Amino acid sequence: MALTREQVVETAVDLLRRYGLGDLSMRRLARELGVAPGAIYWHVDSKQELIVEVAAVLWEQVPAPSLHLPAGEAVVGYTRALRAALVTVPDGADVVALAHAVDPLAVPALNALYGAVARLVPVASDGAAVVELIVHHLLGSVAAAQTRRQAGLVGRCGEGCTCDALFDAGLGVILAGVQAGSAAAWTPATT
Amino acid sequence: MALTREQVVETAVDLLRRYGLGDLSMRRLARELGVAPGAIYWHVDSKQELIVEVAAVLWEQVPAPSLHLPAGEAVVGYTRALRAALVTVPDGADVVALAHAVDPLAVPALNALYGAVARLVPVASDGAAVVELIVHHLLGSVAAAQTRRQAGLVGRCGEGCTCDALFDAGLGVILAGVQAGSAAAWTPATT
DNA sequence: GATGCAGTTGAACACCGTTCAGTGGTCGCG
DNA sequence: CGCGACCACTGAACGGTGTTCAACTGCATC
Repeated sequence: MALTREQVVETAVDLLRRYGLGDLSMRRLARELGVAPGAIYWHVDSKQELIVEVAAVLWEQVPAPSLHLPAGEAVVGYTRALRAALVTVPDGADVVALAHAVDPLAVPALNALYGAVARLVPVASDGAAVVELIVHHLLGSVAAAQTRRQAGLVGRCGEGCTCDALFDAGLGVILAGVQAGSAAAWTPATT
Repeated sequence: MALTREQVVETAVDLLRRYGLGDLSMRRLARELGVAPGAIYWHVDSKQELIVEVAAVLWEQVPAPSLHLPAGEAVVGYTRALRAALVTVPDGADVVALAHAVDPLAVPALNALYGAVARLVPVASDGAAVVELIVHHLLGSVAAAQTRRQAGLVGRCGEGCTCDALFDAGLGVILAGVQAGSAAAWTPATT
């Protein structure tokens, strides 16, 4: 049977899920597919492109927030869900950050997030800033959690660990800031 | 003359500054030092350790905020300075994030930031959350700026580009949130 | 002069992403 | 049926990577 692009991406996701980014090499992927390394390059231009595709799969596994939810709840719920989905896959933050770096536009999940934030912040430009802020916090938090889990001397970082609380607290600060007024509201005070 | 650990680190920083992380290989570094690759391993245990050291140099180049400054100004000024220092070195965000992942504690700059934030947020646990939030925003913003600069089709991202404005806006949201009250203040509203 | 050790070499190991000439196999067409 | 075209793949290679290690210098000390 001929290999499919989807098959390649799917297997890559599986490999990532089981062994992490370090073991997601073209050669390892080819071995897993029972194929020569070169074969993969017929379906995919480069490893970068593959990773973008893998990241897309990771994003897409969490559904967009319901529109008839209060805006604040939608943002918090969606962001938490995204985080929860990413922490479970090893090096999930790195993969997504890498893909985001290569092609920041092609991430539908961010549009969904933007939609929810837009209902919270009327001014469009501020909305972009808030989305960016949330994404940075999200990716940073996931990366921190994963580092702590694996390098933390088996200091498990499962349900209800400090990382989760820190993340929620940060998210709370962001929402409080948004509700407190436009982003431009804060100035170095009494200049 | 015998090689020094400092010499190795210094040259690594220089290499990073001039050519980026991609060209910071042990072999390239050895060539730059006029030495065989193996020699480096007498002064440094691994590349990871080297990168932690490099990151430390990058952090340390910006002085801690003055203590007799209003807390808000101190935080904003210091954070901006850190960002400014990091964006100028190629892949600066990656290096620092990598080092931060390997050894999150050994970063004196974060202690300085923590001190400034603590004067803003009385509750200690919230302070940690805010520092974490700020660091994530900082690193994410630098990474985004650098990506946009090099992959942005020569879309230069110099002084006063959109990235800077987005960063400041995000920082503004954070400070507004902090001033609006404790991080725990925000709840899903009318539960 | 002999001993010991800090510092370095050079070669090797096991990988990595990527390219490309060649090769089957399957399909449509005459 | 024969024959070309083309998709999908192989196998080998290229030029890198981090890391290890026995063997070798050159210098200080006894």
